Amino acid sequence: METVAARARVSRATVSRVVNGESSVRPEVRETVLRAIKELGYVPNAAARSLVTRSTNAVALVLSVPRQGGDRLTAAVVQYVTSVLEGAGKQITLMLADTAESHRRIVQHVEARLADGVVLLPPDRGDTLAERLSRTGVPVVLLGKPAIASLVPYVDVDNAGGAEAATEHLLAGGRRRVGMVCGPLELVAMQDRLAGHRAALRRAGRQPLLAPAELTRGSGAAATRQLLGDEPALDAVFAATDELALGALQAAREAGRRVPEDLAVVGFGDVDAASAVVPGLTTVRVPVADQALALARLLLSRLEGRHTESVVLPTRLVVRESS
Amino acid sequence: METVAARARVSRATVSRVVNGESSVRPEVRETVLRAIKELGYVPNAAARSLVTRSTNAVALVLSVPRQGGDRLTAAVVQYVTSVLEGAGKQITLMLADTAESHRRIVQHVEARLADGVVLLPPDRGDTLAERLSRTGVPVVLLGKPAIASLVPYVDVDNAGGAEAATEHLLAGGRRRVGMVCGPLELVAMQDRLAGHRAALRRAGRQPLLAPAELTRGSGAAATRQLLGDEPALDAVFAATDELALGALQAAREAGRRVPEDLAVVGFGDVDAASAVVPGLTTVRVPVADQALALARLLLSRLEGRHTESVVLPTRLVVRESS
DNA sequence: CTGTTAGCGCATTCAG
DNA sequence: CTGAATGCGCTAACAG
Repeated sequence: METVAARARVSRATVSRVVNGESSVRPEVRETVLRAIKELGYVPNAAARSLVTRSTNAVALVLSVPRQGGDRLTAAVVQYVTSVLEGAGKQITLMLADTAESHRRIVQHVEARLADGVVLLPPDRGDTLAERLSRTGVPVVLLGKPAIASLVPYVDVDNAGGAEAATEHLLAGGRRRVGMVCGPLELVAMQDRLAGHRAALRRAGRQPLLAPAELTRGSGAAATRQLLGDEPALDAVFAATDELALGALQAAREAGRRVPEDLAVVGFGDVDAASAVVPGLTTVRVPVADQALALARLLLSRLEGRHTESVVLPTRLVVRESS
Repeated sequence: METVAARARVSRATVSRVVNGESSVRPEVRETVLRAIKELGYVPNAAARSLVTRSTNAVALVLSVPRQGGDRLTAAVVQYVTSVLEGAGKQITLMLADTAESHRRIVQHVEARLADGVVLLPPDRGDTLAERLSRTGVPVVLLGKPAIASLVPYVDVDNAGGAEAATEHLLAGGRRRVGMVCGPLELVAMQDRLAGHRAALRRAGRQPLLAPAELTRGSGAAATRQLLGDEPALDAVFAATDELALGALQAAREAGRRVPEDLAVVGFGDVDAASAVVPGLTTVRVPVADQALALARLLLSRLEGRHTESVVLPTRLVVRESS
């Protein structure tokens, strides 16, 4: 900076003003300084700057692993959050929230004002990290509706609406006995999907028929077998995730039920495999990229002090051959 | 720090020594300082520290998108690199390398020593970012063997070996006419897979039979149709990726060829869908997590100044029903 | 082993 | 509108 100042025949203070885009510099002087900067390839020292400004122009992207959202969501978030926030001149610091120790480190990081904002992919099971961070006063945004109501804004997809649409689609197709393979209800997304399913059934005057499952294919198959055993007249299954639905397809095959003739199957998520299997899996598509983008924009809004509300993105039923 | 020093009745320098774990502090003094630190909740200011040490204790994780490796690999790298490097006390700065502008920013970032190391997921098509970064003198590690030989160490999987094993498996199963659906040969991984396939054929005294394809299911199907047309006696297809193999399965179905009776199909990657389709897809499993872990460790070694070689991880054939 | 001293590169008063 | 002076919080010699 000293060198730049000398070359432009001004003081360091003026260089600083130019670099920070203050308007109180005479245009011709500004030009001279800019030229000197370019010629010398000067690049400001971030450490020195944040030492004096007490702000790091950086945001923390906090990942909790593993997540049920899966790799697709993680990859999308990483990409879009970085893209949007870099575009706004922010630096992105990646942090992992897996252990209690890491939570301490994250809180400390934020308290030390090493981040002026946080994008938090919360763990699937309840956690208070979001609240703790939010209490430090820095803007925090969440991916996914938190289990306990909170003032922290979030981005989520319309799980209830998607489940409702899927169930209605089955009923509209003339299915009389619709079972549901549920995921673990500690997950808010699973609660919402169940609620949507119930709402659609209730409106049609039908009784729910549920089988719990873990989020694996094998567990989806087992739950489907159970439904099939409990209710021989079963002619449709709505599975809370595609992985579970793939298990349902497998169970149907093993039980000699034709899909979709004897048994319709609908999943949730539209993962790659959904379009690869035969028959193609009808499923609820989740707008992964939009979600990631919305998350980035939400934080940006908050950083700029704008008032911001949580975002819930619409889901869309993709009808294939399984229903 | 001043306050801590006062409370512990020592100088700031001593506090600094304790914080930085220097051994030249009398144990009892160290204790006192540590206690004062805890009581005051003191946390060192990273900006001030890196201002004077001229090192930020941070590494850059540079992502190029989109990548053929896919979301699974991206998610794994993000997770493991962060986990390992945070464990070593590093901060991770996420950067996107998509545009020429972003390349400039990354080089500048590294030249300004805002990162003491770089993990680079290079773009699939040739690029010189790795070389440019490496010339700045900071340790750089790559995911995937670069197209042009370089001194920059990388982590890759044994693409040639995997392809060779897949092809040998088909030949050992009595297949007489084995075609290959290739991906774009600008991708080094595709070159290697082709090379492995050729090596196995050569050893068996067979001629290659190739069909080029883009990395989509539809393109894999088209290429398979072409192979089927060119060579009616075709009884096996090795596809360079699982996505292509799924296309091959589709083409076989449409052509009325039974898999595996009439046509054996083998893929590469072992994506989720590979085990979900019927018949299950025989494929070459790629150790994604190991790759990510190796990448992180490789950078760590280089940061610690240890001599390091590139790493090539073994792949493994997973035999299912399609072959 | 510990304290003193001197900056690291920058933004920001306060004068001019 | 511009320059001179001051200190952000910390580490690194250097003495003691």
